Amino acid sequence: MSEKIKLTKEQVGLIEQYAVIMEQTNLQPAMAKILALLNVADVTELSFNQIQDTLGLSKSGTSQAINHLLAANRIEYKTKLGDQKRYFYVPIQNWKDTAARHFAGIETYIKLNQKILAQRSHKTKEFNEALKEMTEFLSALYKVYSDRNK
Amino acid sequence: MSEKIKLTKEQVGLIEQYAVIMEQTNLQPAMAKILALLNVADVTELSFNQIQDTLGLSKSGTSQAINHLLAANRIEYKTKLGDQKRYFYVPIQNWKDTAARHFAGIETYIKLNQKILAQRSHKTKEFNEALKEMTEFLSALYKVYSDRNK
DNA sequence: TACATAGTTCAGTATATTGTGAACTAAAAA
DNA sequence: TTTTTAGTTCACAATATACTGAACTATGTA
Repeated sequence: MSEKIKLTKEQVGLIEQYAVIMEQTNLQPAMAKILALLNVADVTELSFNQIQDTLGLSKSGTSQAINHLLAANRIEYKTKLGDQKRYFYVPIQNWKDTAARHFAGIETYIKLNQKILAQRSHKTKEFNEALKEMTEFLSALYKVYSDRNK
Repeated sequence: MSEKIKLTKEQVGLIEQYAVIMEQTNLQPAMAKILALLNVADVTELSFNQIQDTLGLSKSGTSQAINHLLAANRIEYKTKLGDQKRYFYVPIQNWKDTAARHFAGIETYIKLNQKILAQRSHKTKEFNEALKEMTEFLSALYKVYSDRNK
């Protein structure tokens, strides 16, 4: 018996839009749809079967996508006593850790640009100034993040 | 005759690091190396042959990578009178346009999350609050960008 | 023990990516 | 006109990706 969960038309629309945005960040379609579902559905913890049936994916496709998402720390699961299923959810409460990883990448990029600037010939003035401005803008963004978390 | 350009050891190291960062943003290796070279080299405008020889790429690989970068607006080229070559460069002076496109994507994501929040059941209080906090953080970043550009 | 549940793993298919070398082409130079 | 320059295009190879269905497995239930 299908365990497809009920969704309003609005929710279906939001899931589709969310999935497209996720695909644009280089996530594969099945993973994108699972993340979208877990972000939009009112039931925030869904079983393997609920995910599979609601999204119309194959069993193995669901398994592989879930394992990729688990490996990438995009989802987690919990179990319930007296129930052998796993319930998958988006650990949205950890969004600050996710942000921290993003900003660590940005910091690396900022520092590399600073090293590049430090050794560039002063003959390419316009290039250097634009690179410096851009790096300073990134630093300003970084500051917004680090100020909020100090 | 090879038109390989001269690079210091430090520059070679910076190019390699830059290329790795670019590959992590889902750019293919050849494209990543070309962008890295054009960001680090003191000569900011390089010909097809200088790029190919300096990076040790095949002719067709160079052609395809350059055309991808041109199509993605990551590089541009200029010509010089009395010289049939094209000279490729990173239009770093346009970094604000690039930032604008990034933030347009972030804005779309923020608005979608606001729509999701607006229709979520109030029963998932913790989820909703975390999603709201995250969306507000993204809005704060967005504000840094839009304040600088108003 | 037998059966159901909750998945995992594997082989295969289809398609996309990332490159290579060789042949081709258009414009300019000799 | 012939040759050189500055690339482009194509056929091919190697590898990666994104799934499917079918068989398998581990744990719990009857």
